[in-house]
Amino acid sequence: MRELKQLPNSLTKSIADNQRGQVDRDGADVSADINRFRLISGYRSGDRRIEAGRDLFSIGSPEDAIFNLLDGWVALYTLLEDGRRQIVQFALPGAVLGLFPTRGAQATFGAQALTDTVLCVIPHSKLSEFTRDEPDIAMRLARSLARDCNLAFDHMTSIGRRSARERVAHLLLELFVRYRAQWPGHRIEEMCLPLTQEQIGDATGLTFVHVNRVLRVLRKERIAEFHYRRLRILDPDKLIEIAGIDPQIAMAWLDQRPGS
Amino acid sequence: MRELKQLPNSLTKSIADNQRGQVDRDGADVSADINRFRLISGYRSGDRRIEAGRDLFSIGSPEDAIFNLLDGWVALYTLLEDGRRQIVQFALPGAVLGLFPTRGAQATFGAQALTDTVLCVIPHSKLSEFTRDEPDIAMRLARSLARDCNLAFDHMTSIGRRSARERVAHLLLELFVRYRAQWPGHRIEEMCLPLTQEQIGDATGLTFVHVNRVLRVLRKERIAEFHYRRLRILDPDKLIEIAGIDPQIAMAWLDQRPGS
DNA sequence: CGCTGAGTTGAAACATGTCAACCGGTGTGG
DNA sequence: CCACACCGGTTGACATGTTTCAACTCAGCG
Repeated sequence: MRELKQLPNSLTKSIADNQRGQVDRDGADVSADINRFRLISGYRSGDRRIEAGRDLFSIGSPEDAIFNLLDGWVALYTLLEDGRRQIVQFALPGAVLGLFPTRGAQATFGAQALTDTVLCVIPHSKLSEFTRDEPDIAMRLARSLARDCNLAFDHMTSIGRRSARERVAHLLLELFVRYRAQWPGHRIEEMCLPLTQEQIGDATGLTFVHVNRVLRVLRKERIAEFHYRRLRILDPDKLIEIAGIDPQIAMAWLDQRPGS
Repeated sequence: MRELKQLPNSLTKSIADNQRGQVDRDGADVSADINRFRLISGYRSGDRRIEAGRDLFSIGSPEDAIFNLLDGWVALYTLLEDGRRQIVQFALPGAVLGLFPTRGAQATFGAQALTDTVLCVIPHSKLSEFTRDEPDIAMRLARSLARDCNLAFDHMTSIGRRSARERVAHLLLELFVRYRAQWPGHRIEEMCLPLTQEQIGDATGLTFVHVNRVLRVLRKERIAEFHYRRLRILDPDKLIEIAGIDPQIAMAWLDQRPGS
C-alpha cells in the first residue's frame, strides 16, 4: 500500500483556486461567500486553516471541538491494523465534523484534508452554551448527522452490492453532484476532484490497480474522464445509468447544507 | 434472491421470550425494565407494537415521527432497482430511528422488524416542542445519530476492506457485544440472534451461500456456532483476533444508550 | 403428505486482487 | 544543470476469493 503524501505545491494551489471558484474555465465569476457554509454564525472561537494532507483530527484523538468546514475537501477514513484503509466519507463545505457518540470519547476515524481547508472551530466547552441559547442549533446538528448517516448508508450499499464499475461511477457522480450543488446555477460538466486513484480505491473498497482499469474503460467509452484531479463527465445519462442512481437519492445529495 | 418472509410462529415467540429475558438457560431472572431504553420519558403519544417481518417504515415513506426502539431487533436496509439488498445497520433497544436530513423528506432506507418489537412513537409535530422545553434532548438525539454514523463507518470498513471470514466474524462479534451490553453483569456466551444466513449475507455484502461456507468453517474450527438463530461463541479470543477488532472500538459498541 | 423456507454442498465461471514492470512529471541535491 | 528519487499512473500475466448455478436435506406447517 502506497503511502499518502502531500501533493506538489503547484497542484494544491491550482486546486485551491479552483475550489474557491475564483477562476473557472468559462470565465464566470463564482467567488464563494464562505459564510454561507457557516452553521453557527455568531459564536466562534475563530477560523483555522489546515493545509492539504494534514489531519483535522486522527484516530484516537479526544473530542475537544466540533468543526464546521467552510472551504476545502476532507476525507474521513478508518484504518485496520495491517494498514488497510477505508475512506468512509468525503466532507464538503457546510459539513459538521467532530461530534462523537459520547462526551469526550476518542475518535474512531480520522479526518484528512484533501485540499487546503478553512474551518470554523467551536470548542466543546462552548457547545452546550450555544445549544441552550439557541435550541435550534442542536437540531440542525442532528439533521447534519442524519445526512452523514444517509450518505454512509448509500456508500455502504455501493461497496457491498455493486460491481467495481458501478461503484466508481456512483462515487464520481455523487461527488460531482455534491460539488456542483455548491455553485447553484453554474452548469459545468468539468470539475476539480482532488483525489488520487488510490483514494478512489480506498473509498470504493477496490485496489488502485483495478480503479485504474475501470477509469480507463469509462474513458474509452466516452462516459467520463478522470485524469490528474480533473473530472469531466462526457455522458451524464450513461453515467447515471451505470451508477444505478435513484433520482430520489440524488436529490438528497443536492442539499448539502444542514437545517434548510 | 430469495424473498424475505415471516419466521414460523414458534420461533418468533421463543425469540421474543429470550429477547425479553424472561427465561434464560442459566435460570437467572433478567427481566427487562423496558423503560431504561426510553429516551424521552414524559412525552409520548403511546407505544406501538410491530410484529416480526413488518416494516416500521419503508423506502420512500415520509418522515412523520421518530421512533425510540424499546424492545426487539430492527434491520435498516437499502435496495437497488434489481433487488440487490444491503442491510446497513442493526438497531437494538435504545436506538432512535426516523430522523431524516431534511424536514419531511422521504426515507432513503427501510426499517424492518426482525422480531416482534415495541416502539415509543414521537410524532414530528411534538418533537420541536420537546426540544424547546428540554434542550438536552436534541443533543442526545445528535449523539445517538453520531453513534449510528460510527457504527456505519465501522461496517463500511468491514465490507470494503475485510475478507469474507473477517467480515462474518466481525458482525457476529459486534452483535454479540452489543446484545450482551444490554444485560449488564450477565455473562453468557450464547445468545439468540434472530437472523437468517441470507440476512448475514445482506449485512456483510456476501451471498448466503458463501456465508454458509464461512460459518461452517468457523464451526469446524470450534470458534463460533450459528445455527437456527442461536449464536454460541466458543473461542472469544480467536474470534476477536479474526475480526481484527481494536478493543477501543469494541468499547464504543458497549454503550448503546445515547446521552450517557 | 406435499409445500415452503432455511440450510448445505459441489463444480465451474468470473470479477477482482496480486505482483511486477515501466512511464512521465516534479522536486531535490550534487 | 543534470541525475536521481519519488509519486501517481498504466499495463500485462497470473492467482484466488467469491459468485453462480444446481441439486439435495431437513423441519415446520397447512
